[in-house]
Amino acid sequence: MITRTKYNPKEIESKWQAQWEADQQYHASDDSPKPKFYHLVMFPYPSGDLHMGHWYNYSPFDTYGRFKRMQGNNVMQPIGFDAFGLPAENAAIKRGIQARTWTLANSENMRKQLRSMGAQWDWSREVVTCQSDYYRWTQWLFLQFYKHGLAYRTKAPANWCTNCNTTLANEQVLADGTCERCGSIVIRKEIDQWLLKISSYAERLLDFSSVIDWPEKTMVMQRNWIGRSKGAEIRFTAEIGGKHEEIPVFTTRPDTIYGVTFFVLAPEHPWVEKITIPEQKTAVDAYVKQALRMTEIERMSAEKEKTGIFTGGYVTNPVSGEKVPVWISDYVLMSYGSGAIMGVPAHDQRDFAFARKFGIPIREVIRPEDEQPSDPETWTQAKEALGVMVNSGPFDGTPADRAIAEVIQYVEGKGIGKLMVNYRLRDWLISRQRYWGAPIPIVYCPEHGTVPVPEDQLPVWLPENVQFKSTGESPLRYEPDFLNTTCPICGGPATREADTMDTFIDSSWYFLRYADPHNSEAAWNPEKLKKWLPVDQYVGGVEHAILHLLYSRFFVKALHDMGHLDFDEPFLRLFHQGMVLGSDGQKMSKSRGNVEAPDKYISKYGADTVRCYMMFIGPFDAGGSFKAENLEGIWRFLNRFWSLVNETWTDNKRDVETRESKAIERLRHKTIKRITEDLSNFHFNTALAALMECNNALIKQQNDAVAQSAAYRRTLETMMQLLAPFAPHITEELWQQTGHTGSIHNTDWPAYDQALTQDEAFTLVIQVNGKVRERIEVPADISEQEVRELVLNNPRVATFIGETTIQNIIYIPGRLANVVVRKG
RNA sequence: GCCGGUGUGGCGGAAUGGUAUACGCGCCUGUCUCAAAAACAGGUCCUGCAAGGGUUGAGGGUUCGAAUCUCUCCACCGGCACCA
Repeated sequence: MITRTKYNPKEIESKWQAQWEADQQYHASDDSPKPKFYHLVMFPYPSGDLHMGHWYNYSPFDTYGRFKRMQGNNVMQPIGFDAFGLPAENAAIKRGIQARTWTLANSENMRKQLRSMGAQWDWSREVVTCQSDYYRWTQWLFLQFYKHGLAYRTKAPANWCTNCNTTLANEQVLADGTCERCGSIVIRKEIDQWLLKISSYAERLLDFSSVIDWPEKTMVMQRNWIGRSKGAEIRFTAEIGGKHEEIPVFTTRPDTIYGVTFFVLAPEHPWVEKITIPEQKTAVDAYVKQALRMTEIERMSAEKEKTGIFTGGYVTNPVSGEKVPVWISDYVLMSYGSGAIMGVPAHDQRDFAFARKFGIPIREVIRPEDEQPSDPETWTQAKEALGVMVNSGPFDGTPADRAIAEVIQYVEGKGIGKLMVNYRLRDWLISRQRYWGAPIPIVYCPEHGTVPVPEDQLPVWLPENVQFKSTGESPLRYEPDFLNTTCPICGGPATREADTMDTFIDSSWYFLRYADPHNSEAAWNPEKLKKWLPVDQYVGGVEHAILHLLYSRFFVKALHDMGHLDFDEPFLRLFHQGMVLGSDGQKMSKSRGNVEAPDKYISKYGADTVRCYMMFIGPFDAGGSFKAENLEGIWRFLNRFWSLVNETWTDNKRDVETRESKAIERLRHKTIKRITEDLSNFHFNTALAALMECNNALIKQQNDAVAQSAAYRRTLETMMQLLAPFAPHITEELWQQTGHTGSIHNTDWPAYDQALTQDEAFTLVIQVNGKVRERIEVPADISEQEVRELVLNNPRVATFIGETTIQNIIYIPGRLANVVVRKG
C-alpha cells in the first residue's frame, strides 16, 4: 500500500516536465538502432498565445507519438516557428516596435506554453524561420531553383493601392475591392516579380502513388487545383495588314469545330490591338480599361451576366474555312489556355449565354444518337453531351466515341493543330513587396543584369532596425545600406532585389531542416536526411490541403531532380485534425465572444485533464465544440484512477488464480487490444472510453478479495501504461509512487494474448425473424448444434414461434441466433 | 453550378451487415452533511399497468437481419467556381 495522497496536477506536472527536460528524455538520437519514426505536426505561427486550436491539434498528436515511442520506435517529434509574415509587420507599424522583437517575444511566450503541455517535443531541433541560420538556407534553395531554370522573373499582376503606392496581399483587399488601410480603389498592376515553375511539375504532382496514407479528399482537392484537361490546340488564322497570322485556341471539344460562330479574346490578349478595326477602337479601349480595373475579387463576385464587345475583325476557322467575328469578353481568362477561345454556343453553356446576349447564331453540330433534329434557336440551354457529328462537312456521321480523336488526327495531319494537355495550375508567384520575409538573393547590375548572389555570400541580411512608412510600404525600398551593393561579377555599383519571399517558401522545407537543424555548412547533411526523411506521419489542418502541401511536394520533387534528395514525396501519411469550435458550435472568434483561452483550464485542472478532454470531444478529424463543463468528466476519471491506485496498490506478486482473477486478466488483455487498435487508427475518443470502462470495472471490485490478487495489480500497472500517452504526468507520478524505477514512458507498450481477449462466456441473443426475443449466457466454446438445441428448447422463444413453421436458423458464432419462421 | 463530407437520446458521441444509444456531460433519486459543495450508490430514448410496440433527417429497395449497402429527396458543413 502506498501513502494516500490527493491528486495535485499543478505540483506533479511541473516536476515531471523539469525532470524530462533534465534527462533529455525526448531528444531523438541520430544513432539509435531502433526504427526511426519521424512524427511531424505543422509548426505554429508565433501569434503570441497557444490557443484552443493548438491544444486540440497537439494533444492527440503527442499521444500518438508517445504511443509509437512505447512501441519501440526512435520517435523524432520536433517543433519550431513559422516566424515570417504579415502580422509581425502590422504589429510593427501599429505599435512602433520592430517586427523581429515582436516575433521573438511571442515565440518565447509560446515556447513556455508548449512546454506546459507535457508533450515530447525535441527542443534541440527547434527551427525558427526568421533567424538568419534558417533563412540563409531558404535563400540557398532559391538559388538552386534559379540555377536549374525553375525560378524566373516576369511581369505579373499585383494588387496595387494607388493612394498608398504599395502592393497589397489578397487579405488586405476588402470585399468591395478597396484598400483596408485607406479605402481607395485597388487595381491590378503589372510589376516585375519572381515566380517558381511549379507548372512544369503539374503532371508529377498528380501522381500520389508513393504516399502510403493520405485523405482521399486532400488528393482530390489537389488534383482539382492542378486541373488537368486534355484536348486540342487549333490555330485559327487572319490576314492582318496583308500578313498571314495564326492565333491558337485550346478546346476540350474539337468535335464541335463546325459549330464555331464567333471567337473571343481575353481583354489582356496581345491581339486585341491589332484585330480591332479603327471604327471600334474607342469602344474596345473603354471595355478593356474597365475590365483591367477590376481586381480578381471583383471579377469573381461579378454577376453571371455576360459582357463583351465586337472588335470588327474576323478570323478564319482552319477546318471549315469559315470566317467568324472576333469579340472581347472578360469571361475568357488570359491565364488559361491561350487566352482566346472558339465560341460554340450550341454545345457550351457559357458560349450559349454569350451568343444569346449578343444575337450570335447558334449552330447544332453534335446530336445524341436517338435524337431528332431541332432548331437551336428554340433551345433554353447548350447541349454539352457527346454525340454524333452533324452539319460538319466530311465528318458528318462520326460517332461520339471517335469524334474527338478523328478531328485531332485531322488537324495534326493538316498541320493546323495538335493534341494538347492544359493545366489550371499557374506558376507560383513568390515575390512579396514586404519587409518581414527572406530577401530574394538577387542583385541587379547595370552591366550584367540579373545576377544571383554567390552562395558563399549568403545570407543576404534582412536589416533589423527599419523605419516603416505610414502606408505600410516595404521599408527595404528605402534602406540604402541594404539596397546599394556591388555586382558579384564586376564589382561595380549595383542594386539588391527589394522584394522578399512568400512565407510558404519557408514552410516548404522546414521538415528537411529538422533532420539537421544546426548545420552551418549546408542546408543539411545528406546522411542525416537519409536517416530521418521522409516524414512518417504528418498532422495538420485541412486548410493547408492545397497550398502548403502542394508546395512542399513540389519542393521535394524539384530537389530530388536536382540530386539533393533521394526521395520524392515528403509526407508518407497525412492526417487532418478537425476544428475546435466555441461552446455555441461556431468558429471561435473575438467578434462572437466565444473564445476560450486554454491557460485558465490548465491552471484549474492541469495539462493531463485538458489533453484528455481534447481527445474525448469526438473523432480527431471531426472537430467539435469546446464545453468547459465536460472537462469535469475527465477530471473525475483521472481522480478516480488516482484514488484507485492509491487505495488498492499491493505488492502481491504471487499468483493464486481464481475465477475472478482470471476474469480480470481477460479484461486486461481485452483493454490492451482495444487501446492498441484505437490508437493505431487515431480513434482517441473511443480509446479513452475503453480506459474509463476498465477503470469502472476495477473500481467495482476494489473492495473484493480479487483486488489483492496479482492479476488486479498487473491490470493497474497496465492501465498506467495504456494511459501514459494520453496523460503523461499523472501516470509518471503513479508509476514512481508504486515503486517502479525509470520513466513509464521508456517502458514497452503492453502486449496482449488474442486468446485471452475472449471472455469465457457470452450473451447469446436469440431473434425470431430479426427481432430480439431472448438472451442467454452460454460458454464461449459452445457448438452450433448445442445452440440450435438451446434455441429450440427455449420456452420464451417457443411462444414467439407458436404455430409458424421454422424455415431456417442462422447462427453467428459468439453473437446471435436468428430463427426464421413463416406462417402456416 | 461542380466535387467531397455529414445527419443517431436533452447534449458531445459509440456501434461500418448481427443486442442501437457504449463512454462522458446534464438531469432525477438516495447516502454523507446543520447546510451546501465535493465524493459515493442507483436511475434516465418514446409509448404502454404489463406483455408488447416504436425509434438512427424523409421515403423506397436488397437481406433471415440495415444507423451501416443501394436508389430518390431534404437539411447542414467544407472545397472549387466563367478553366474553354
